[in-house]
Amino acid sequence: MRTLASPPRTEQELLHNAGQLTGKSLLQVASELGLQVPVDQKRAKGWVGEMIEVYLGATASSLPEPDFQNIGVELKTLPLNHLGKPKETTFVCTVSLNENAGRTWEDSVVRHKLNRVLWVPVEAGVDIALPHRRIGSPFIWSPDPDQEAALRIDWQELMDMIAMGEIERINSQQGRYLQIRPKAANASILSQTTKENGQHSMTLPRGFYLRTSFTESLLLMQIEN
DNA sequence: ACCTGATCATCT
DNA sequence: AGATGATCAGGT
Repeated sequence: MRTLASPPRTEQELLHNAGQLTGKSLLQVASELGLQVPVDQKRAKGWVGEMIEVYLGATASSLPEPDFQNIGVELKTLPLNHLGKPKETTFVCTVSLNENAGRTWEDSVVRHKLNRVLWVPVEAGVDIALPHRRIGSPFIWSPDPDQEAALRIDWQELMDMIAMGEIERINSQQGRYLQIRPKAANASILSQTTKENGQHSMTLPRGFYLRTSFTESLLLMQIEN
């Protein structure tokens, strides 16, 4: 999908544009953009996110950059189940498996990605057909000091293990809010890891994901304010 | 090859 | 209903 809308010049403009999505169905938005709604998401897993990027004029699709480069905002859709709670974890970024010496939380990709996020809640219960799913109220978020501290602890624990060459010992149950899980086209894909001592080995590519308990807390904080 | 956008499929 | 490992499509 190519971008049609012009990129927002300010965060305020972005938030205003995103607000126009509130209450609309995916079919409505697709129609406005002249797009077809896929029959299902089995072969279109990123479709909702990509369509909203188009609607909002995101500029960095497929690039390792914030979606709205000029204003430093990352866009994330947040799929909600029939109870209004996050249905899936949220992918943050690929886990760097080598050249991690001296890398700190402060200059980590995770922190940069999550520094400023536009969350767009979208109905995702399987009981609602894709075209009829509605978009909720988008909101902009930055980690508060408690959230950032918690994420930093998770990140540090996981990256320490990777630096020690213990990637194979990491499982998805580690990390209070941030977990590491596979992120690959299939389970036979391999990418290179480098340990502290410079030794190499091959392993399945992994990604950082935010647990649903974390994104649920963002929704709850949003309702309070 | 590896990033982006994520959800699917299965098990508990 | 939630969690986890596996997977799909498109761009650079």
